[in-house]
Amino acid sequence: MITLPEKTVERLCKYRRVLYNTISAGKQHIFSHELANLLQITPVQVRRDIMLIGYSGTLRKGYDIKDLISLIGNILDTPEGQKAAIIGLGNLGSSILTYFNGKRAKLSIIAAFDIDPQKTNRVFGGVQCYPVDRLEEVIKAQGIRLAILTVPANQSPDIVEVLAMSGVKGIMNFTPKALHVPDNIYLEEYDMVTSMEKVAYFIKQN
Amino acid sequence: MITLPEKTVERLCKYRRVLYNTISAGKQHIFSHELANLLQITPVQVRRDIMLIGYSGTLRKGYDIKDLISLIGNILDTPEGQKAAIIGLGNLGSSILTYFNGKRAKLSIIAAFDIDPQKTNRVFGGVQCYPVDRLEEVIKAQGIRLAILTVPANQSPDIVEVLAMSGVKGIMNFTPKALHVPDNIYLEEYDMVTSMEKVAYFIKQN
DNA sequence: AAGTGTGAACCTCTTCACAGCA
DNA sequence: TGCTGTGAAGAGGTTCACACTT
Repeated sequence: MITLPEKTVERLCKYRRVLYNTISAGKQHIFSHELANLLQITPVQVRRDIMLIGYSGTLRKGYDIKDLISLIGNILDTPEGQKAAIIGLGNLGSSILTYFNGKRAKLSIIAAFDIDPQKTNRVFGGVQCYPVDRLEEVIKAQGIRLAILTVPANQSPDIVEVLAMSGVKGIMNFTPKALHVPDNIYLEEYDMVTSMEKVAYFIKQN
Repeated sequence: MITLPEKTVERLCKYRRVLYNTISAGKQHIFSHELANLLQITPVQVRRDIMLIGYSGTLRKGYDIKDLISLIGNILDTPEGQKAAIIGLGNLGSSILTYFNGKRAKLSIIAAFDIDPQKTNRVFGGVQCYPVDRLEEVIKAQGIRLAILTVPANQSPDIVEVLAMSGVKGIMNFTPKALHVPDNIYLEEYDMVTSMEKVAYFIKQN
């Protein structure tokens, strides 16, 4: 499978989410304009995305929801599921942990790390918390490929280095500091302070 | 001032953040390539952004950091500061509240809302928590223009309607559900589950 | 008539390439 | 020589417009 555009991948996640709701409401087929309405986007966009993943609908009925869900699953998931770790179990870290886990069948946080000895060697939200100096060992042993960074900003560069050595392939950075990662690591910056400031800017003038 | 591209606004927030660090480290001028390094972007991008805000550097010294900070401040901030409210004080909501407040001088969360009577009429992280049915009243009285939505997904549509009536101009949506907002409201979707799935997709192969 | 599938135009953002300056 | 400022090209994403199908 050729790699899909980033924006299309994001929308596929969202399609799947609303398709689950739709199917449990008893519908079996859906038109592009219905799906578009649910996500507040245009029908053309929906059709283009579906074209990109090589699926075809039927004219009278639209798209078969079950087929679409399982096709999107093939694209987004791996059969065994993917494993993530969260590094930094402060306020934000632990609420992300509980918020996220259980939301996706094939993607879950299976390990947590912190420096605080009060937190390590305990279980939070069903997940074992290890001391940070065991990062490499645990990540390698468990085959973790995705790391969620919620440590204080000044600690992130060192940790990134260890993550890279440990075989992590993707990092979600909640730290308000631009990370320098090797080319072979996919980085997603998730900086809510910047996002808030952006919103604030765009609502400045009445 | 003509409205700036979205991506440029995001970077301006980040420029300002690192410029504060740079100036407290004793530097007074900075070259585009230095600023670019700090943010892991290209020098051309930095120069283009600075061009867009109508500032000019000098050839031998680069940009005057103080000037740049105050110019960015003029662009991003309002003199009085902007006020935000957070709606939903669950795990995620309260950690966002404490994480965010104090990070920016001209932008702060000054009110919180929840349905749970255990939480209302108390103070969290220095912020008063009101019952949701006082949304409109409080938002109007305090002149709040930005709302952060961290309620369970099924409650969001109703709340958006009230927010719109109350004069809110921008919404940050942490809810995993596409919101339908009127045209005059700026919406920022902040969906970490989708972002995680996206990262997971891009690290699938190899 | 009311859908889907898609080439082409369009828009936004980034990068190239280079003129100009101290 | 080593920087800034910027027109123009390029890349990525969205929308238009319309052919096609039942």
